[in-house]
Amino acid sequence: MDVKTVCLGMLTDGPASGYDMKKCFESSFGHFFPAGYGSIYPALATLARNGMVEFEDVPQEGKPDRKVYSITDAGRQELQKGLSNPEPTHKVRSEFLATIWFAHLMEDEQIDAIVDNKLSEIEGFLKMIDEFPDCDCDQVPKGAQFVAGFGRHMAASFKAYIESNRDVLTENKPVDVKLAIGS
Amino acid sequence: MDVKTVCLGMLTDGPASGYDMKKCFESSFGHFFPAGYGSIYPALATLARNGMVEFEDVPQEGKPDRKVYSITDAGRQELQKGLSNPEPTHKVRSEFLATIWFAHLMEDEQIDAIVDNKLSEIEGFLKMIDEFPDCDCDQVPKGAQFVAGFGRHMAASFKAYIESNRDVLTENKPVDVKLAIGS
DNA sequence: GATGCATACTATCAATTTGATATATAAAAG
DNA sequence: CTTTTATATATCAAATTGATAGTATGCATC
Repeated sequence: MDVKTVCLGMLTDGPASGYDMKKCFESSFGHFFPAGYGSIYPALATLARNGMVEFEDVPQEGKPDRKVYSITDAGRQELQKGLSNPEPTHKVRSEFLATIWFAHLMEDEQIDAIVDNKLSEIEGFLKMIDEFPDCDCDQVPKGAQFVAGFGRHMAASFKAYIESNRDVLTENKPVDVKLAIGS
Repeated sequence: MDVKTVCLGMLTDGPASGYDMKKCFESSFGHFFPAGYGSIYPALATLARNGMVEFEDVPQEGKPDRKVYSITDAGRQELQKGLSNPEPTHKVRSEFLATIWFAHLMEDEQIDAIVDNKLSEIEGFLKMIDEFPDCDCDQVPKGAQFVAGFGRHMAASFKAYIESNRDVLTENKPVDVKLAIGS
């Protein structure tokens, strides 16, 4: 599963341009599967070359032309192939944790700044998804509901762990094992 | 912060070869900052070219030679620079969530298989870190303790969410908002 | 006694992704 | 009047991924 597969998936909702897809990555997808122009445009070019998508040039007044992509039947088959892996990965790449690992090489002030910044970032994220509420809940596909709930849950969990254990990094406390192990 | 910085950090613990570092990435670091030979060896080559590390060829009997790297003073400074970013990232790239997002395009059996596999993967991870217990807790640096506890906590949280909400994907239930929002 | 696999080391390569930048127009904000 | 934001395309160097290659020893399996 790569960006190509996700683009195909997005196109099952209807035709879209690369720019549209970028916005979709920014708003929802990007939180668990980020992608920028540098991967979206090459992905679309490859998909078009292989007949998985078709595109139409749509001129606009006062705005640049749009290249609007649609999924083909071959594309739908390819998408099924992309979704058929029974062991999809789930990877974290965290400069935050890598930095904190080396806390013993850092000043307490540095550590506190990093932790504070990360906490407010998470709080911002939680606020954002709670302001954008379960509006038209019946229209949203079950998978999207599940994933959105997952994001909310994990962010809250992230916040709780940091708040309970940040003392370990600057004072001399051991980690709160109960919280670490508990559900 | 990239693989180079992490390699420098590892070398503050003492000299090591690329192979040693790969094992370190596999056992602990890789859970939050993965790297393979394809990034480790180029990173070490660049660091050596720039005088951040030195290496010695160590012949061995019955085994291939080792290239043992040590950090230099310039390397220690570079490491401090690498750790000085007050807003380090924390990114998720999840084929799992991307696949689940498209659950409405899939068969229930496919979804169940994916969820079952992911659950047993997490259970294996939790078992692993709990068998490898808080042994020499005073010797382990505070940052490593914090990060290990974080991994345990997030894995448990991941598991709890999936178990409480997997029904959403194959039956017609809404997500359990209380669990999603709660601590 | 051969065949395959695990461990110990090095290293490279094509494909993909990242993060930034280039180009161009128009409206809105300051 | 200048900067920023939005609409849209696209490319590029650098980094990373995941696989593979090469070389040597030991250990088990057939």
